[in-house]
Amino acid sequence: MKITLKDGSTKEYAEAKSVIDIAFDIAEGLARNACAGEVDGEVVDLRTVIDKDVTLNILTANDEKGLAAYRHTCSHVLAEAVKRLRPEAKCAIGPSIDTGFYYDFDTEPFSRDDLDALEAEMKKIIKEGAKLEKFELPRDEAVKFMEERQEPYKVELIKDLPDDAKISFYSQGEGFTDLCAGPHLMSTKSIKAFKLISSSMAYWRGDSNKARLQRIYGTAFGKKEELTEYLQKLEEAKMRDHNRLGREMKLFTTVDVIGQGLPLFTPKGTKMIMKLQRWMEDLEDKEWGYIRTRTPLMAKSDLYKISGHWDHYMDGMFILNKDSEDKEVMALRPMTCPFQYFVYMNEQHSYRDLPYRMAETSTLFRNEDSGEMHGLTRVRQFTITEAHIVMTPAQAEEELTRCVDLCNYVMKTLGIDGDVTYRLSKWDPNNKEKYLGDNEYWDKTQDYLRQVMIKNNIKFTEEDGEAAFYGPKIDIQAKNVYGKEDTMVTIQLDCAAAEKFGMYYIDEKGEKARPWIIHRTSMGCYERTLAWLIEHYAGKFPTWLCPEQVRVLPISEKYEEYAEKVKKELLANDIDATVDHRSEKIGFKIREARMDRLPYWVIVGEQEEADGLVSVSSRFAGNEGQKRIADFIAQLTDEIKNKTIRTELPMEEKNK
RNA sequence: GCUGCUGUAGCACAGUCGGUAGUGCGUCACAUUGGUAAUGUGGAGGUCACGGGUCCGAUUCCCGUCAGCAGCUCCA
Repeated sequence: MKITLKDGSTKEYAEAKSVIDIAFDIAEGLARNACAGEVDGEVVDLRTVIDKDVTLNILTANDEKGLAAYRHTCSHVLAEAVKRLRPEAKCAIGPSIDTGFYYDFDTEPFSRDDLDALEAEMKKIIKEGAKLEKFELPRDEAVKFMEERQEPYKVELIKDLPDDAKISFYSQGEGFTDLCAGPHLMSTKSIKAFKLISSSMAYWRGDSNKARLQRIYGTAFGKKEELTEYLQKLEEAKMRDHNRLGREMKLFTTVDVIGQGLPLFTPKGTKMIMKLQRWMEDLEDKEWGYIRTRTPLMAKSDLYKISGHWDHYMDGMFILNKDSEDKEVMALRPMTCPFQYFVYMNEQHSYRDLPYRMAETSTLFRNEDSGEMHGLTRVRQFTITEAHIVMTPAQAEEELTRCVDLCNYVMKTLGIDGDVTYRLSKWDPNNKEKYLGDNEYWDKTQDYLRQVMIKNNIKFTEEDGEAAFYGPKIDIQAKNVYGKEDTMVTIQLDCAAAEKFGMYYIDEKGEKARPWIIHRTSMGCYERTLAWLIEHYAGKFPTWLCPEQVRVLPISEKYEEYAEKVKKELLANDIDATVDHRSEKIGFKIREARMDRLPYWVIVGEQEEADGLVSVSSRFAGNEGQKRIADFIAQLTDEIKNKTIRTELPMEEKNK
């Protein structure tokens, strides 16, 4: 048969050959690094015998797919190590993941010391270099095989497979055999660099009613340097973590007696949020045609009964007077929708008034489970740039496009447009009772959003079960420093709310008609966006966002008066400036200004005072030289107004 | 909500095998009046998260609560 290789060259063999043999035939080095094969685009085990004409690609740890096999083997080694140190532990599952691999065990929790011991054991196993062998059993024999080994989770997995399935296993030496579809390395010896990262609890099959298992996370790479680099990146990610950095930079704090998920914004964090908020409100009102509302933060339960939240979202709401005999039951609002609907209904609207775009800087309350809160990204009270657009069905496409455009503009201005991905969030057709509306409604609205994204050339993924209970969403997702994804912005189409609330407009014929509604955010939630900005910029924000934009550093007390004068002039020009009055040496003050991640600091002394100058330094360019105050103000005003994102020069350049 | 870990000064951390606590940075005072990444000296600051229990005595041991972290689950 003829084997076509990746580079287009071909090899002919008279008899069937395995992938690994072909790899050896091509190059010994390649064979040693081989992790799997890709035959006609399908990833297969190295032991797979090829007996017909195919295209073959030998995968190594440098390929994403090859790396998965490599890491998967690593998870088997981990499992063997666990079985050696804790023979009573029961194995569940152990796949490879984006960042490495994990394996779940039914056993006592693992401490860091346990992980270290396991790492040592794994190294031993790797050194022993057992060959991985593959074999298959019919289903009932496979069940028996795992029953004998007292692995109930494996038995359950096998029983879920079809009756006629051939069940494949991999064994490594005498010690360990696992149910596994593969592919795998030929020998444990090929594992060069791995590390056990952490352990935690996980439920069997992700179900909180089922057994609690102990999960060990690890990672592995083809080369030691890659592992070192990855671990370093992980350390750097920790340094950017908004939950650590935001507190350190005094942007927010939390207090035990105030409660979980209720961050307090300190003066600096508040300043940043206000800068964002003023920008967004002006942008929406002046340039994108929104009108602003201000509606109550709570309402009687009756409102949520109409909206459907009472039935679909009760657990997520803070309910007031719940057990009271004589007081009305109220709830803090988890969204603004119905409040704005009533603003719309306050007067009769013609089709000529539409689209009617209502925006609100809206504070919401959601009763998240206690374990869900995290820093600024999952909180119980937050404020979003919310809007509801009431429109005729014919206007929907243009309005949805405008919403996407606005978000893109906002992301771009913040400098984080490269961090986001789009998702079409659909209902879960297997869980219909969680949603309002029927198949037809969901098919129609989902396809509508899909078409809008396709028409606007937006790349997106589709996911079931991520919709709002009343309609599908276009979600703009972003990953945090650890790779965990959050929704930043959401755009939702709702063709059902108007009916429920009795909203209408008068159409061209003078008849009442049902509008469609878009629920959307533009920048999303301020708390989450701030978290994202902290991580994206590692605390070194664009100047316009900085809570302290310029610090004036007098050389000595003699120049304090002049320093104050400079500060006042900056403040008068809407530049956030302070003076460092401490009787410290100038070098010390500069160091602190740098460590506080200031964009600009100016030094004032005898020379500057005499000529009305400031000596400007920035974290972007280092020493920028002496400038007239007015020129410096003009430069900064321009930078702030245009929301310029200056890039930082490397250290050597700055010191020139 | 679940599992595990954690909680000592503003911050980073020591420490007490049960006898009410230290270091560094910061802060404050004084001296110093300086030119682009750390001037010196001295002082203040803690009911050791909170509430119970055991004990002559608890920050330390035990239980509970609250909060933080990791993960699971959840996320309109």
